[in-house]
Amino acid sequence: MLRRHWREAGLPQNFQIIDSDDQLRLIKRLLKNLEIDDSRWVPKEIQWFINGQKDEGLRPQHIDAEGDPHRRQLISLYQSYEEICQRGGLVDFAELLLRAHELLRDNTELLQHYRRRFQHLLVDEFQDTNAIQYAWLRLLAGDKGVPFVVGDDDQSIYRWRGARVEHIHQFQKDFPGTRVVKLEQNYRSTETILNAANAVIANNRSRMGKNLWTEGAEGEPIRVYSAYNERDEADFVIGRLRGWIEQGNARADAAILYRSNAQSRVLEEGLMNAQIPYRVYGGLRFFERAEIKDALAYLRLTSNRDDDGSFERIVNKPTRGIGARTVEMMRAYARANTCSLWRAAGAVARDDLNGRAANAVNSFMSLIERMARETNGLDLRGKVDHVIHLSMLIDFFEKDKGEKGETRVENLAELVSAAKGFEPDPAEDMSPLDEFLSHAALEAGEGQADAWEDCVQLMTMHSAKGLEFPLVFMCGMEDGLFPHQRSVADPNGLEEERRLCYVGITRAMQLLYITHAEQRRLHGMDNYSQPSRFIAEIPTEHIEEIRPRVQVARPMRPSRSTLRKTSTAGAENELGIRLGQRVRHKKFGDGVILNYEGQGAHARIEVNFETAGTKWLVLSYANLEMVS
DNA sequence: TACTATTTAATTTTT
DNA sequence: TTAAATAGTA
Repeated sequence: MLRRHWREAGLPQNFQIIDSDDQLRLIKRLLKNLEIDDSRWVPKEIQWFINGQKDEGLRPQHIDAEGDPHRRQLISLYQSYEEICQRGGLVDFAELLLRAHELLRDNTELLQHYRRRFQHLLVDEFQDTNAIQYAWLRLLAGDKGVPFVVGDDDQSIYRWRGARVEHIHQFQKDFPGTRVVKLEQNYRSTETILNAANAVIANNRSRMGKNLWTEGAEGEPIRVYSAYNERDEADFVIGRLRGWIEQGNARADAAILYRSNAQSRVLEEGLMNAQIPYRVYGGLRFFERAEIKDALAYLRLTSNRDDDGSFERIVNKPTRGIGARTVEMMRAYARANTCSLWRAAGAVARDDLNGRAANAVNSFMSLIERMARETNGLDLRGKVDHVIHLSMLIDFFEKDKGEKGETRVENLAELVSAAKGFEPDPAEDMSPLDEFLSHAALEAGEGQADAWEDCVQLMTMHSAKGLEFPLVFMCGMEDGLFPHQRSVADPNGLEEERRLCYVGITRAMQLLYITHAEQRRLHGMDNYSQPSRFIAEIPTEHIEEIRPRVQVARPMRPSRSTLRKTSTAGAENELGIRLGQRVRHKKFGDGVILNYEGQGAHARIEVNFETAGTKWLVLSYANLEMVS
């Protein structure tokens, strides 16, 4: 829409869409320009703030600082960020929605046009709409239109991204005469799985309420496995997967779900060893890869010399003798003369730099000019190919030792073939190159070739929403990991985690395994945690606990007392502290020792309390009682 | 300036 | 653990 109505939207015709990585860089650059300390004003937080405000449909002038100086600064940064984007013709993802909303809101004719054009509106996953999307819907529907929305309040897992379940209630007020149809009969999962899901979600207070049922079979119980550590967990999962495959089932019908992406590594290693093909969802998309963005930055510069983001990205990649010092001079010049870095580079090389540096800058500039000249007249594929070669990026990445460099080079080759396959839309009034570049930020660019090979599916529970699998493993079901430590303190956060758990459980059609590990290495540190509280929320009649195999170098899953003694969790140290040791604090209750540091009177220990969360305590004051 | 050593900090994600 | 940012050195 913005491409079509760029004029009305107040954008330059060739505006560029930036992804969140570009956005973060831009914010960092902004902070540097304004000489703001980025340790006090964390770029990520600013990004979070800006996107959050945009998701609410708010421009800087709409936001009240509420007399809070910190907030005032954030608003002012938002304002500056906006100015830079507007000047550079840059549009971030949140801006796409906000801009399009304003476009409709402020152009009666356009709005009428689209209202006539779309008489029926269907919204899926309605619980995930944010304020701006909802405003969009209302605008487009007008007084007469009655949209049809489908959603499940129990599957609202994107509150942190601005989604508001409340829209489900709001909808009924805004569109009088709404008919609500509850869909409670389920055709996907066994009765056991549904009962478990119902029981877990019933612990949430804020919900519309529904109870899933099925005419189908009761199915098998949910299997819960207590692993010794994450390795053991992976081994277990892989063992069961093997059985599943040997029974003639498709690998693609099995999914391994986890809370956070970092958990995939151990599982991947295991699958690799077992030679079971798998596919990991999420992670970097093709056009988000550094090498691809580098190549695109070269292309962008040939198309638009004033693209500062691209300029900074590649001015010294591969290294060509233009270091931080020189770039800093360019930035200063650009700031003083409100011009682009490209213009600044020319001026600085002429006036301020010594021979060597000036040389380097000049040869960089003539390289870009040469690229533009020599690719003039080539087709898109030819352009991309030629620019990649002239840029020397391939040689640069080939020096990266190991597999990493290889994949990068392969990806660059892949970019050329993507350009070859790219079909420009004749309706778009721009050059094929510009069109290709502007698509890049939006395109997922899957490596679709082997996407349909029969693989086991690995993904986070978030990305599993909307999918279903006959066999599902939910891994890492431990308090602190799932529910995540950062959510447990806040009841709303905990409820969202629970909804996520509900989503996970209901992905399973026939078989569901839940695994947790007593010991897990996270960020290079050993952690000890209790099974997720969500497991305890599943009625025991639906659960079958699986005992560890006897051969494993551990006794049968022991009772709480023997468990800690047999665990190899670090020998006792000089303080009489053992990682994994259970302790009792008179205020915080029971917990487990995670870590310690220091000596004698200064020694501190980190304890994960069951109810009070993780805390650092000074050992000599804490008065901890050891619990065996 | 380029390379190497050290420090820091790490949910969830779709455009 | 690991990737990235930063500080230190040749």
